[in-house]
Amino acid sequence: MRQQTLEALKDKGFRLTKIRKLIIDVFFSNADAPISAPELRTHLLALDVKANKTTIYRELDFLSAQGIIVEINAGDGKKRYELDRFGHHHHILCLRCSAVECVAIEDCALEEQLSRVDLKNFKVTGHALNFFGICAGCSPCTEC
Amino acid sequence: MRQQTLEALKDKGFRLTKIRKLIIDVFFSNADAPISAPELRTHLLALDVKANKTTIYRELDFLSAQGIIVEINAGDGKKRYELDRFGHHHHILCLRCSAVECVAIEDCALEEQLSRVDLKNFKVTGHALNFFGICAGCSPCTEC
DNA sequence: TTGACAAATGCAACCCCGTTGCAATACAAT
DNA sequence: ATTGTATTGCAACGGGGTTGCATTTGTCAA
Repeated sequence: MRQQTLEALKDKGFRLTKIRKLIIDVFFSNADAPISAPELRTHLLALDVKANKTTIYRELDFLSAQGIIVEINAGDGKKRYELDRFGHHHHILCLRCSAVECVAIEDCALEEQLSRVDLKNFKVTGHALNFFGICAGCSPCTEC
Repeated sequence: MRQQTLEALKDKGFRLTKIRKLIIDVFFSNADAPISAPELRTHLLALDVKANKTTIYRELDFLSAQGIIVEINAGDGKKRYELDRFGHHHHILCLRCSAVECVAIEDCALEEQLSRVDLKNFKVTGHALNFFGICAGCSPCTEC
Protein backbone atom coordinates (compact mmCIF):
# COMPACT_ATOMS: atom_id res chain seq x y z
CA MET A 1 0.00 0.00 0.00
CA ARG A 2 2.71 2.43 0.97
CA GLN A 3 4.87 1.16 -1.84
CA GLN A 4 2.05 1.53 -4.34
CA THR A 5 1.53 5.07 -3.21
CA LEU A 6 5.16 5.92 -3.81
CA GLU A 7 5.24 4.30 -7.21
CA ALA A 8 2.06 6.00 -8.28
CA LEU A 9 3.62 9.37 -7.47
CA LYS A 10 6.74 8.53 -9.37
CA ASP A 11 4.74 7.38 -12.38
CA LYS A 12 3.06 10.75 -12.44
CA GLY A 13 6.44 12.43 -12.67
CA PHE A 14 6.77 13.60 -9.09
CA ARG A 15 9.92 13.11 -7.13
CA LEU A 16 10.34 10.86 -4.16
CA THR A 17 12.31 13.12 -1.90
CA LYS A 18 13.47 12.15 1.54
CA ILE A 19 10.92 14.37 3.25
CA ARG A 20 8.06 13.27 1.03
CA LYS A 21 8.77 9.61 1.70
CA LEU A 22 9.05 10.18 5.41
CA ILE A 23 5.79 12.09 5.53
CA ILE A 24 4.03 9.29 3.74
CA ASP A 25 5.58 6.87 6.21
CA VAL A 26 4.25 8.89 9.11
CA PHE A 27 0.75 8.73 7.70
CA PHE A 28 0.95 5.00 7.14
CA SER A 29 2.24 4.38 10.63
CA ASN A 30 -0.36 6.56 12.35
CA ALA A 31 -3.28 5.42 10.30
CA ASP A 32 -6.11 6.11 12.70
CA ALA A 33 -4.94 9.37 14.23
CA PRO A 34 -5.28 12.42 12.00
CA ILE A 35 -2.18 14.62 12.09
CA SER A 36 -1.82 18.39 11.99
CA ALA A 37 1.00 20.22 10.26
CA PRO A 38 2.80 21.10 13.51
CA GLU A 39 2.39 17.54 14.75
CA LEU A 40 3.81 16.21 11.52
CA ARG A 41 6.77 18.49 11.92
CA THR A 42 7.36 17.08 15.38
CA HIS A 43 7.13 13.54 14.05
CA LEU A 44 9.84 14.36 11.54
CA LEU A 45 12.02 15.96 14.15
CA ALA A 46 11.79 12.75 16.16
CA LEU A 47 13.28 11.07 13.09
CA ASP A 48 16.09 13.63 13.06
CA VAL A 49 14.68 15.39 10.03
CA LYS A 50 14.09 19.08 10.32
CA ALA A 51 11.76 20.31 7.62
CA ASN A 52 10.82 23.91 7.10
CA LYS A 53 7.23 24.59 8.02
CA THR A 54 6.57 25.91 4.54
CA THR A 55 7.61 22.53 3.18
CA ILE A 56 5.27 20.77 5.56
CA TYR A 57 2.29 22.84 4.51
CA ARG A 58 3.11 22.52 0.84
CA GLU A 59 3.58 18.79 1.10
CA LEU A 60 0.25 18.41 2.86
CA ASP A 61 -1.38 20.39 0.07
CA PHE A 62 0.39 18.26 -2.48
CA LEU A 63 -0.60 14.96 -0.94
CA SER A 64 -4.17 16.20 -0.66
CA ALA A 65 -4.22 17.22 -4.30
CA GLN A 66 -2.92 13.76 -5.20
CA GLY A 67 -5.74 12.16 -3.27
CA ILE A 68 -3.39 10.43 -0.86
CA ILE A 69 -4.55 12.24 2.23
CA VAL A 70 -7.65 14.23 3.09
CA GLU A 71 -8.05 17.23 5.30
CA ILE A 72 -10.35 16.72 8.22
CA ASN A 73 -11.74 19.10 10.78
CA ALA A 74 -11.93 17.81 14.31
CA GLY A 75 -13.72 20.79 15.74
CA ASP A 76 -10.85 22.66 17.32
CA GLY A 77 -9.95 24.87 14.42
CA LYS A 78 -6.79 23.07 13.45
CA LYS A 79 -6.46 21.32 10.14
CA ARG A 80 -5.55 17.69 10.34
CA TYR A 81 -4.90 15.13 7.67
CA GLU A 82 -5.34 11.40 7.36
CA LEU A 83 -4.92 8.77 4.67
CA ASP A 84 -7.77 8.80 2.20
CA ARG A 85 -8.41 5.10 2.32
CA PHE A 86 -11.24 4.89 4.79
CA GLY A 87 -14.86 5.40 4.05
CA HIS A 88 -16.85 8.31 5.40
CA HIS A 89 -16.47 8.52 9.13
CA HIS A 90 -16.22 11.03 11.94
CA HIS A 91 -13.85 12.12 14.66
CA ILE A 92 -13.53 12.54 18.37
CA LEU A 93 -11.33 15.16 19.97
CA CYS A 94 -9.86 15.02 23.45
CA LEU A 95 -10.47 18.39 25.04
CA ARG A 96 -7.49 17.97 27.30
CA CYS A 97 -4.65 16.69 25.11
CA SER A 98 -6.15 17.50 21.68
CA ALA A 99 -5.66 13.97 20.41
CA VAL A 100 -8.01 13.02 17.64
CA GLU A 101 -9.27 9.58 16.73
CA CYS A 102 -11.50 8.30 14.01
CA VAL A 103 -14.96 7.13 14.88
CA ALA A 104 -16.68 4.66 12.63
CA ILE A 105 -20.42 4.84 12.63
CA GLU A 106 -21.31 1.27 11.91
CA ASP A 107 -24.91 0.47 11.55
CA CYS A 108 -26.83 3.61 12.11
CA ALA A 109 -29.07 5.53 9.82
CA LEU A 110 -27.32 8.78 10.55
CA GLU A 111 -26.29 9.52 7.01
CA GLU A 112 -29.77 8.89 5.75
CA GLN A 113 -31.31 11.08 8.38
CA LEU A 114 -28.99 13.92 7.58
CA SER A 115 -30.40 14.05 4.09
CA ARG A 116 -33.77 15.03 5.52
CA VAL A 117 -32.56 18.02 7.49
CA ASP A 118 -33.82 21.41 6.40
CA LEU A 119 -30.73 23.13 5.10
CA LYS A 120 -31.94 26.62 4.30
CA ASN A 121 -31.39 26.67 0.54
CA PHE A 122 -27.77 25.75 0.81
CA LYS A 123 -26.29 23.44 -1.79
CA VAL A 124 -24.85 21.00 0.67
CA THR A 125 -21.56 19.43 -0.27
CA GLY A 126 -20.64 17.69 2.93
CA HIS A 127 -20.79 17.53 6.66
CA ALA A 128 -18.60 16.86 9.66
CA LEU A 129 -19.66 15.28 12.89
CA ASN A 130 -17.27 15.77 15.74
CA PHE A 131 -17.42 14.44 19.25
CA PHE A 132 -15.70 16.07 22.17
CA GLY A 133 -14.61 14.51 25.40
CA ILE A 134 -11.71 13.24 27.46
CA CYS A 135 -9.71 10.34 26.13
CA ALA A 136 -8.79 7.27 28.12
CA GLY A 137 -5.22 8.46 28.55
CA CYS A 138 -6.37 11.75 30.03
CA SER A 139 -8.85 10.31 32.50
CA PRO A 140 -7.14 7.21 33.86
CA CYS A 141 -8.47 7.80 37.32
CA THR A 142 -11.99 6.55 37.91
CA GLU A 143 -12.68 8.60 41.01
CA CYS A 144 -11.82 11.98 39.51
CA MET B 1 -35.31 40.10 26.33
CA ARG B 2 -32.50 42.42 25.52
CA GLN B 3 -33.55 44.68 28.36
CA GLN B 4 -33.70 41.81 30.78
CA THR B 5 -30.21 40.79 29.77
CA LEU B 6 -28.89 44.25 30.50
CA GLU B 7 -30.61 44.48 33.85
CA ALA B 8 -29.42 41.05 34.87
CA LEU B 9 -25.85 42.14 34.23
CA LYS B 10 -26.29 45.31 36.20
CA ASP B 11 -27.83 43.40 39.09
CA LYS B 12 -24.73 41.27 39.23
CA GLY B 13 -22.62 44.37 39.62
CA PHE B 14 -21.24 44.63 36.11
CA ARG B 15 -21.19 47.84 34.17
CA LEU B 16 -23.25 48.65 31.16
CA THR B 17 -20.66 50.33 29.02
CA LYS B 18 -21.29 51.67 25.58
CA ILE B 19 -19.41 48.86 23.88
CA ARG B 20 -21.00 46.17 25.98
CA LYS B 21 -24.49 47.41 25.23
CA LEU B 22 -23.73 47.66 21.53
CA ILE B 23 -22.31 44.16 21.40
CA ILE B 24 -25.40 42.80 23.05
CA ASP B 25 -27.47 44.73 20.53
CA VAL B 26 -25.55 43.16 17.67
CA PHE B 27 -26.28 39.69 18.99
CA PHE B 28 -29.96 40.42 19.41
CA SER B 29 -30.26 41.85 15.93
CA ASN B 30 -28.41 38.99 14.25
CA ALA B 31 -30.02 36.24 16.19
CA ASP B 32 -29.66 33.38 13.75
CA ALA B 33 -26.21 34.07 12.37
CA PRO B 34 -23.33 33.27 14.70
CA ILE B 35 -20.70 36.01 14.76
CA SER B 36 -16.92 35.84 15.00
CA ALA B 37 -14.77 38.34 16.87
CA PRO B 38 -13.52 40.05 13.69
CA GLU B 39 -17.06 40.17 12.32
CA LEU B 40 -18.28 41.70 15.53
CA ARG B 41 -15.59 44.33 15.27
CA THR B 42 -16.76 45.17 11.78
CA HIS B 43 -20.35 45.43 12.98
CA LEU B 44 -19.24 47.94 15.58
CA LEU B 45 -17.24 49.93 13.07
CA ALA B 46 -20.36 50.19 10.95
CA LEU B 47 -21.94 51.84 14.00
CA ASP B 48 -19.00 54.27 14.21
CA VAL B 49 -17.59 52.57 17.26
CA LYS B 50 -14.01 51.46 17.09
CA ALA B 51 -13.25 48.92 19.76
CA ASN B 52 -9.83 47.46 20.37
CA LYS B 53 -9.65 43.82 19.41
CA THR B 54 -8.58 42.92 22.93
CA THR B 55 -11.81 44.42 24.18
CA ILE B 56 -13.80 42.39 21.69
CA TYR B 57 -12.21 39.12 22.75
CA ARG B 58 -12.57 39.93 26.42
CA GLU B 59 -16.18 40.93 26.02
CA LEU B 60 -16.95 37.71 24.17
CA ASP B 61 -15.35 35.77 27.00
CA PHE B 62 -17.30 37.78 29.50
CA LEU B 63 -20.65 37.30 27.81
CA SER B 64 -19.91 33.59 27.49
CA ALA B 65 -19.05 33.34 31.16
CA GLN B 66 -22.33 35.08 31.97
CA GLY B 67 -24.25 32.56 29.90
CA ILE B 68 -25.53 35.18 27.50
CA ILE B 69 -23.78 33.83 24.45
CA VAL B 70 -22.21 30.50 23.58
CA GLU B 71 -19.21 29.69 21.48
CA ILE B 72 -19.92 27.53 18.49
CA ASN B 73 -17.68 25.88 16.00
CA ALA B 74 -18.85 25.94 12.41
CA GLY B 75 -16.10 23.77 11.06
CA ASP B 76 -13.79 26.38 9.61
CA GLY B 77 -11.60 26.90 12.60
CA LYS B 78 -12.95 30.25 13.59
CA LYS B 79 -14.76 30.77 16.84
CA ARG B 80 -18.22 32.20 16.52
CA TYR B 81 -20.76 33.18 19.12
CA GLU B 82 -24.52 33.26 19.29
CA LEU B 83 -27.17 34.01 21.86
CA ASP B 84 -27.66 31.14 24.27
CA ARG B 85 -31.39 31.02 24.00
CA PHE B 86 -31.91 28.27 21.48
CA GLY B 87 -31.90 24.59 22.16
CA HIS B 88 -29.31 22.23 20.86
CA HIS B 89 -28.89 22.65 17.15
CA HIS B 90 -26.27 22.59 14.45
CA HIS B 91 -24.76 24.85 11.82
CA ILE B 92 -24.16 25.19 8.14
CA LEU B 93 -21.20 27.04 6.68
CA CYS B 94 -20.99 28.58 3.24
CA LEU B 95 -17.68 27.53 1.75
CA ARG B 96 -17.59 30.60 -0.44
CA CYS B 97 -18.55 33.52 1.79
CA SER B 98 -18.08 31.85 5.19
CA ALA B 99 -21.54 32.82 6.35
CA VAL B 100 -22.92 30.55 9.04
CA GLU B 101 -26.54 29.79 9.78
CA CYS B 102 -28.22 27.71 12.41
CA VAL B 103 -29.81 24.45 11.41
CA ALA B 104 -32.59 23.05 13.53
CA ILE B 105 -32.94 19.32 13.49
CA GLU B 106 -36.62 18.95 14.03
CA ASP B 107 -37.95 15.49 14.36
CA CYS B 108 -35.08 13.15 13.89
CA ALA B 109 -33.57 10.66 16.22
CA LEU B 110 -30.10 11.95 15.61
CA GLU B 111 -29.30 12.73 19.19
CA GLU B 112 -30.49 9.38 20.32
CA GLN B 113 -28.50 7.58 17.69
CA LEU B 114 -25.34 9.41 18.61
CA SER B 115 -25.50 7.93 22.06
CA ARG B 116 -25.03 4.49 20.58
CA VAL B 117 -21.87 5.25 18.68
CA ASP B 118 -18.70 3.46 19.75
CA LEU B 119 -16.57 6.22 21.17
CA LYS B 120 -13.31 4.50 21.99
CA ASN B 121 -13.27 4.92 25.75
CA PHE B 122 -13.70 8.65 25.57
CA LYS B 123 -15.83 10.35 28.17
CA VAL B 124 -17.98 12.20 25.70
CA THR B 125 -19.09 15.65 26.72
CA GLY B 126 -20.60 16.92 23.51
CA HIS B 127 -20.65 16.93 19.78
CA ALA B 128 -20.90 19.28 16.86
CA LEU B 129 -22.52 18.58 13.54
CA ASN B 130 -21.59 20.96 10.79
CA PHE B 131 -22.80 21.08 7.23
CA PHE B 132 -20.83 22.62 4.39
CA GLY B 133 -22.11 24.00 1.15
CA ILE B 134 -22.87 27.07 -0.87
CA CYS B 135 -25.49 29.45 0.42
CA ALA B 136 -28.33 30.83 -1.64
CA GLY B 137 -26.65 34.19 -1.95
CA CYS B 138 -23.49 32.64 -3.34
CA SER B 139 -25.18 30.45 -5.93
CA PRO B 140 -28.01 32.57 -7.30
CA CYS B 141 -27.48 31.31 -10.81
CA THR B 142 -29.15 27.99 -11.53
CA GLU B 143 -27.08 27.11 -14.57
CA CYS B 144 -23.69 27.45 -12.94
C1' DT C 1 -21.85 67.13 42.38
C1' DT C 2 -17.87 65.21 43.38
C1' DG C 3 -14.66 61.68 44.70
C1' DA C 4 -13.06 57.22 44.66
C1' DC C 5 -12.75 52.47 43.59
C1' DA C 6 -13.18 48.70 40.59
C1' DA C 7 -14.52 47.42 36.13
C1' DA C 8 -13.61 48.03 31.57
C1' DT C 9 -10.71 49.68 27.80
C1' DG C 10 -6.63 50.60 24.99
C1' DC C 11 -2.04 49.77 23.74
C1' DA C 12 1.94 47.20 22.62
C1' DA C 13 3.92 43.18 22.34
C1' DC C 14 3.64 38.53 21.70
C1' DC C 15 2.26 33.52 20.16
C1' DC C 16 0.57 30.17 16.84
C1' DC C 17 -1.03 28.57 12.45
C1' DG C 18 -0.78 29.29 7.87
C1' DT C 19 0.72 31.62 3.29
C1' DT C 20 3.63 33.85 -0.40
C1' DG C 21 7.72 35.30 -3.29
C1' DC C 22 12.03 34.30 -4.44
C1' DA C 23 16.47 32.24 -4.32
C1' DA C 24 18.91 27.88 -3.46
C1' DT C 25 19.00 22.88 -3.64
C1' DA C 26 18.35 18.17 -5.05
C1' DC C 27 16.08 14.57 -7.77
C1' DA C 28 16.00 11.91 -11.92
C1' DA C 29 16.52 11.41 -16.71
C1' DT C 30 19.72 11.95 -20.49
C1' DA D 1 28.44 14.60 -15.32
C1' DT D 2 24.98 17.82 -16.94
C1' DT D 3 20.72 19.78 -17.07
C1' DG D 4 15.84 21.05 -16.27
C1' DT D 5 12.46 21.34 -13.05
C1' DA D 6 10.41 19.77 -8.88
C1' DT D 7 11.18 20.66 -4.33
C1' DT D 8 13.04 23.04 -0.34
C1' DG D 9 14.48 26.82 2.63
C1' DC D 10 14.31 31.42 4.04
C1' DA D 11 12.30 35.64 5.27
C1' DA D 12 8.61 38.21 5.63
C1' DC D 13 3.95 38.68 6.20
C1' DG D 14 -1.22 38.07 7.65
C1' DG D 15 -5.08 36.81 10.60
C1' DG D 16 -6.87 35.17 14.87
C1' DG D 17 -6.16 35.17 19.49
C1' DT D 18 -3.79 36.28 24.24
C1' DT D 19 -1.34 38.80 28.05
C1' DG D 20 0.57 42.58 31.09
C1' DC D 21 0.13 46.97 32.29
C1' DA D 22 -1.27 51.71 32.16
C1' DT D 23 -5.40 54.57 31.38
C1' DT D 24 -10.15 55.57 31.18
C1' DT D 25 -14.88 55.29 32.65
C1' DG D 26 -19.20 53.52 35.12
C1' DT D 27 -21.27 53.49 39.28
C1' DC D 28 -22.17 54.33 43.90
C1' DA D 29 -21.74 56.66 48.10
C1' DA D 30 -20.83 60.80 50.52
